[in-house]
Order: sequence, then C-alpha cells, then structure tokens
Amino acid sequence: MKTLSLPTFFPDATYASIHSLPFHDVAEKLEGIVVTTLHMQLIGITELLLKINNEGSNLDINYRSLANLRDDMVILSDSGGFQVLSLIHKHKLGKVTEEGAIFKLPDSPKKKHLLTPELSQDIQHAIGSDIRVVLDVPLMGNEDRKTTTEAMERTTRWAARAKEQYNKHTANNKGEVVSTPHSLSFSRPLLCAVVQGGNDPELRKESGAQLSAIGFDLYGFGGWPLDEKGFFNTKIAEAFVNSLPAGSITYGMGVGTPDDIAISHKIGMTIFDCVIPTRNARHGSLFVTKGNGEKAGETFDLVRIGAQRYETDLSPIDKDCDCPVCKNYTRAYLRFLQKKKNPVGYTLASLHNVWWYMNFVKSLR
RNA sequence: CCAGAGGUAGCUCAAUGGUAGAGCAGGAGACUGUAAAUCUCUUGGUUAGGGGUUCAAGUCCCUUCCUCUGGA
Repeated sequence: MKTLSLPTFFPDATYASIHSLPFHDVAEKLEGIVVTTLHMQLIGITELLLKINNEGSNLDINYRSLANLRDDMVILSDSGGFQVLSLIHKHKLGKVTEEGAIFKLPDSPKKKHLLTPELSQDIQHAIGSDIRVVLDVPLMGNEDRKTTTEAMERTTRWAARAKEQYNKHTANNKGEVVSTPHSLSFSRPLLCAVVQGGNDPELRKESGAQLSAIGFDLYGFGGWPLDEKGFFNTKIAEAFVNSLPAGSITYGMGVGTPDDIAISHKIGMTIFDCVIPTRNARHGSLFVTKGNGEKAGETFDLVRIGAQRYETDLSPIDKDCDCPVCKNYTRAYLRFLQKKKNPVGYTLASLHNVWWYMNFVKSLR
C-alpha cells in the first residue's frame, strides 16, 4: 500500500533521471517522479532491464531497483503523449494515425517509431510504474473546432484501448484505492486518462464525460495549460475539473508555476508535475519565498542567479529555505557556477528548486 | 642588430580604397505531461600613436612604438 499526501508534486525525470540532479540528493523530499515512456523506449531501458533479468536468471530487477528508488516513492510514467504535441505537432517529426503516433526522429531518419496506446502500456508495465498514463492526442488549444474534436475523440478511443491493455497487465493485481481530498492510497498500479478538448469548455466537458464513462483511476488535465497570452488557463482548468464526477482524482499535467499550482489546487487538482523547477534552475531562475527575491508571482519571488547584482552576494539563495544548498552556499558562489556553465551549478540550482517546490506544495496541504 | 608577419570591441578574428562586423565574454529577458546544458534581445570601437596621398584610408605611403617567428 502506497500513500500520497495531497496535493503533491512530482519532478520530471524524463530521461530516467531528474535532469542534473541525482535522486539521492533529494531522496528525503521526493514523493514521486514522472518518467516519460517515449524516451524510455528510445534509450532502451526496458531492453536493458530485460537483459539484466535474463542474464541473472530472473533477478526481478525493475526500474525502481535499478535506480535505487525508495519503495514508497511513486513512479508515474507518462505515455509519450506529450511528445505527440512537442515532436509531431510542433516540430513535424512524424504523424498521428488511428493506430498510434509515428515518430520520425532526425537521429534515425529511416526508422519509424510507432507508439500505440497498447505499446505505451507495455512499456509502462515493464518499467513497473505506479501510475500509468494513457497515450493521448494533445493540442496547443488554438486549433479549429473540427481538429480539436477529432483529437479529443481519438484520445477517448485510445484511452479505451490503453485500459484494455492495462487490464491484461494487472488482471491478477487486485487492490484497493482509497482517496480523499488530502490523501491517495493504493495497492495496485493506477491508470490515468487524459482529458482533452483544447480551449473549448464544451469539448472539455464532453472529453471528461466520455473518459469517466469508461472509468479510470485518475484524470489528467491534458493539452497546453496556458492561454494565447501565456497565462495559466484557469477557465479551462475549471472546465476540466467540472467535466468529471465529484471526487475524481485529478492530475495537472505539466502544471506549473507555484501560482498555477496554487490556483489549480484551489480548483480541485491534487497531483502535479512540471519541468519548471529543473529547467529554470539550469537556466538560472531560482524560486524563493515571497519577499526574499525579485517580485515574480503571487506566491513566490525569483532570484535570477546570473544577474550582476548577486556577484558578491554572500547570503543564501533563500534565507527561509532549509535545503542543503541554502544551508551551505552563497548566491555569489551559485552565480559564479551559473555564469561558468558549471554542471555542479546546475545540480545545486536544481536541488534548491526541487526542494523549494516540495516545501511549497506541502504548504498548500 | 637584420629580415618577415602582425597590431581592429574585454578575448579570438573578419572587412576590393566606399556605412567598421561576427563568434565568445559582458548585460537583460523568456522557459509549464523536457527538442535539451535552450532560445530571444542587447551594451561595447579616436581600427597602437603621429604625419602624408586621396572626393574618400582599418586598407596605400612615411615614421615612432609594441607583439610574434626566423636569422646572426
């Protein structure tokens, strides 16, 4: 039985590790991580696991034991659906058919990677993740109604196929799921559907209805969470939550800034993941407690550590943060490492941001 | 001392005698189910000093200074 206190935030470990940040550095704070199926498939970690287990005659090594992750830490595997948006729709590196998503990547131009809803489940099962996501067709939100409707309805069909495959994997894995607004306990892998419908509240409502009619353990807020101006799309987020039966467990996929998480939680979402704390750390944006940095949002300030004003600043990044970076290093040193593009700087910055995010989300409970 | 090659932005270097530029560094932004350790924007110049030729000189000529490479 695993239990998550809600709300919770999972840093993204897309390529089987949190970018620039060893798991053990944040182990005590980590409640879960998000790995991505497509990249897992492409770098062949499922093949590696198979090889290790075959050579060792049923060692039963899975991703968790290989990466030495705590038993109670939740592994959420993404389906590869977001890459349909970022690679296929945005960068035209493939196409989507009814069968699945076909990725044609520059590193292997002659090879087509077909990711079906079933294969995505197979990979997620091989990884041994605790929360699995159905392959979906996300859009940016500015497409016409016809395109949005088709993507939404295909997402529903794919979700049904994914559930069928998931059932094959977990047929004998009976277990209970207990959820309240403040906690989620489960003793079997969970399956998450993804609500689409773009920026159209009616289509969001329809998507939620179609998916909940099939029945899933939890539901993701799919698509692109921002509006045309780059602000968090609160109206559509509300349409998403309202499209589901009361008490549904909701997952804000790729949400977001601390402000976005706070508002999403207020609306009713409880599970979050985002690349912001790690990516922005590498790019020099460090999250700090309100009042301890440059004014940025309603719930947080920023220290853009590369800025000249921190060149000789001997104070910690955030005097109210209890992370190892704030307890041991100065802004001046962090700035120096950042400006020199020193990988250790990226690691320390990521450690701070992830730690700070975990504290922030905990403060919403 | 002699010969050759040089001296242009903080650095490395471009620029037929015709509006002095780039990369990096420096500065400022952005980042939302990771196509990245990324992207965008941007400040810097008496072209080593002085003189000359020319409508016009970083560019040609003279001179001084400095650097590098050979030679004695």
